[in-house]
Amino acid sequence: MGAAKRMRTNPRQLAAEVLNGLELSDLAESIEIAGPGFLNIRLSPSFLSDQLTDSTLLAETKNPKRVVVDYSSPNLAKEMHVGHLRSTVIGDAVARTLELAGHTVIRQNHIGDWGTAFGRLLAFLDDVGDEAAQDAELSDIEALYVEASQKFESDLAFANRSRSMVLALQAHEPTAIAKWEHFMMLAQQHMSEIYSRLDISLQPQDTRGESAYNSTIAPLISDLQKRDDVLVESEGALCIFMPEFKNKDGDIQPMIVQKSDGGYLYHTTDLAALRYRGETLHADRVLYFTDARQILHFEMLFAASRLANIVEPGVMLEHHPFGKILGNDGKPFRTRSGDNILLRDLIDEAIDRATSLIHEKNPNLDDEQQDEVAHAVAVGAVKYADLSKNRLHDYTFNWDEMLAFDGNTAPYLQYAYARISSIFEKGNIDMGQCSEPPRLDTEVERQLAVHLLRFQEVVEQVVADAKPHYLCSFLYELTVRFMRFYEHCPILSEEPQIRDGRLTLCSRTAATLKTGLDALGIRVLTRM
RNA sequence: GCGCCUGUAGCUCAAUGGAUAGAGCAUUGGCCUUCUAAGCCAACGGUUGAAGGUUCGAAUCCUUCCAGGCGUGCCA
Repeated sequence: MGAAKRMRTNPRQLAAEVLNGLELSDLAESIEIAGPGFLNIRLSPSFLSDQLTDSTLLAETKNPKRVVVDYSSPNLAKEMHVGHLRSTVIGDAVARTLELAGHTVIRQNHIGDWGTAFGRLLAFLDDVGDEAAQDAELSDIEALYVEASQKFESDLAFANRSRSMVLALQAHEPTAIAKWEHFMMLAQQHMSEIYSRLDISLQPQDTRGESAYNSTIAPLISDLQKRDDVLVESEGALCIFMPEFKNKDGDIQPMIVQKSDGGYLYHTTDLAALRYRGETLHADRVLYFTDARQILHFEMLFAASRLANIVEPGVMLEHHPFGKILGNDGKPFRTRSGDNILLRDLIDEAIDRATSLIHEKNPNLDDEQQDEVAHAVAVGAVKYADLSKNRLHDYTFNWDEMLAFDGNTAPYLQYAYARISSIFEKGNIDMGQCSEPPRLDTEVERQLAVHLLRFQEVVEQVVADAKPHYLCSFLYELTVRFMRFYEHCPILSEEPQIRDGRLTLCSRTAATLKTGLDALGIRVLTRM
């Protein structure tokens, strides 16, 4: 119909012409024109069956790219909290999906590990004594920072020590750097623990924080200054003026690269990081996952990098923003006292809730199985609740809905996988050995088969748009179709040919569910 | 003020300019001596915030308005 629009003809008439020219008798059972000009092609059972006999779920891309994915990127003056959840979960799912599709993914955890907050923290660690600093637990980070901030407000001498600590860091003064490194080790341990519990694929070597660009900023600014049309001094600060960005007074809004006191801003570090990603990492695409408040920041960053040729023109720069997490009251999701919800507390609560639900639903699991199921269900539920929604919108965090185990939730998909596993276990059959062509005699089998063949296109859509909810919708719909099939078609009790064909359908469904959930960073379970 | 985003069933969410706007939850009613009932089947539920416009066709694109959120020079 798009073609009809361009050709300025009647879509139904064009459909008829196309239909006359089509020769699809080897794969289609029937073709008919419907509605305003759709061609409905009903694939023949033999074609579908042939497609499913091959166990390849999807073909890798013919055009592999080097893709830098910048996500999670917490500010580590604070313990990780719910504000870091969406970037971490969505970015990880997209990174995994890109890899699944055959692209080379370079994860970049652009953590906040530099700047004024660290001056406060390190000065505070000095005050509490080296021993206490050495012994500090990961969970102390938040408390230390809160105390340090309070002291910064109330204690002038401490505030001055904090500022001189920042200077000492920037000058790479050895004792200051040693303290900073010790602190960063704690922070990395903290991140690694959270990532591990959440099944996030980020590794310590993916961490490349703001501090990593400290030494490249001065050369960057110097290079920019060689082009007199880019950097302009204004009110003591070095700025890039781009006429498309206006401030509240209608004047051009500058992108400040160097503050009037000589300090650098997030714009500056991001420019240096972008240069590194182009020149050193040789990225074809750079993806950023941050909340929607940073839209303007990234528009300016990308525009400036084009203006100053920070990256090659062919490199695709993409900011993929997301909305807020809201509580049931429609306000930002926080504790009752108004604090950020820490991720370790969120994970603990998810596992507690999942454990009690599992205990109620299936008391026959032993303790070890129960723990495994509880973890997979809890983490899967939290991640899927986020991933299954269009990331551009705010979304409402609701424990009961994400752990309800019915509807479009992770546990529903995991349950389907467990049911399939159970069939193979009961029949003592190897899931990987199914090759009998399914007969697809019933409509529910047909519907399942047709859907399985769409996996490829859905993965490509996620790769193109960085929206994992496309994949969630696909997997949910796949599961619904499988559940119908499961309820309506007996398998193990059937005669061998029908039984084995249906086992092939089960096997392909299980493999697709596992591959798809893997791409989302969610575990499957053989029993639950 | 200007810019960006959002507004879809009671609730949580889908819908690549296409067919009668779809799911789940909730509510109501069915289905377990047979592969896990954490399931399946069915009913109920809509002026897509409002009004115009473009189009063969609009939740989707354009204009105006309403409501909410965010951003808007030295935080990130």
